[in-house]
Amino acid sequence: MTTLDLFKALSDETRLLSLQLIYAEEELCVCELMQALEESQPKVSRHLAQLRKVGLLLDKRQGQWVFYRINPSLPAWTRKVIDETCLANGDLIARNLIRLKQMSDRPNRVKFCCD
Amino acid sequence: MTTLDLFKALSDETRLLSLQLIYAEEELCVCELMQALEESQPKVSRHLAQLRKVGLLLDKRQGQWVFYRINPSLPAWTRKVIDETCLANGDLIARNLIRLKQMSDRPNRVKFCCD
DNA sequence: ATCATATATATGATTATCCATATATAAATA
DNA sequence: TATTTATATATGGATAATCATATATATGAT
Repeated sequence: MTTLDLFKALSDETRLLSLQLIYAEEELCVCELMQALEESQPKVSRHLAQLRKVGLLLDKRQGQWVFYRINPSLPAWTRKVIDETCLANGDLIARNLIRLKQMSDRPNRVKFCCD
Repeated sequence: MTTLDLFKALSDETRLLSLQLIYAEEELCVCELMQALEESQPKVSRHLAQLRKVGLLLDKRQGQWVFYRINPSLPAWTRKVIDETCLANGDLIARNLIRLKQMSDRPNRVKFCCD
């Protein structure tokens, strides 16, 4: 991932908020982000695919759901940029987190030791 | 400057390199950046105007030249993002700095105490 | 177990929108 | 006048949104 790739990935509101929400919640699936962001399924799916393609996110399928999380192997400076951005901008996702908490039928996470 | 504005500003190669070069050199004018980047005058001017408009850069006219520098009043987290980006990506502007050093007729800086 | 249906996600294909660039010109300063 | 910088307009290219559809998984009935 080039430096330019990183900032291009962060320069779209849907992608920026998705990353912040995933940062706050550890991992989220498409349908949870749809609710939190009030955006269509293809829109969310496409932007997540971009974040994954550039290397910011990893995905894993669990049953019918695909969960996205932040790639733990990012360069240190990249991780710092993400940390500072998310820590300083919690207010941006406050409403989205409320909608997420209100969501019924959130999928259950199956926890493995090393996933 | 919103968070989105920041990342949009950084998501163009000309703007990203300009910011890094200004970071490395404290301040630069349009004609110096033209040389360093090997880009046309309107292109450089336009991108600098965007960085100024969004609040990342300040400008000051000194005689016929307009010098751009990083806004010293940025929010702490924004400044950190810029610091980390520039410190971790020095290699991206190595060639540009060489071209800048080779430039003849670089304008003389007039130093004031508090500008 | 098989079949049909529902849910979750991804992806072509199309359209719309945004952004960067080039050219020309204007403005400001020396 | 020469130099430096800014801006207006037009155009091409990139990016995003949307619709329809495909794929994968889960669930329930037979």
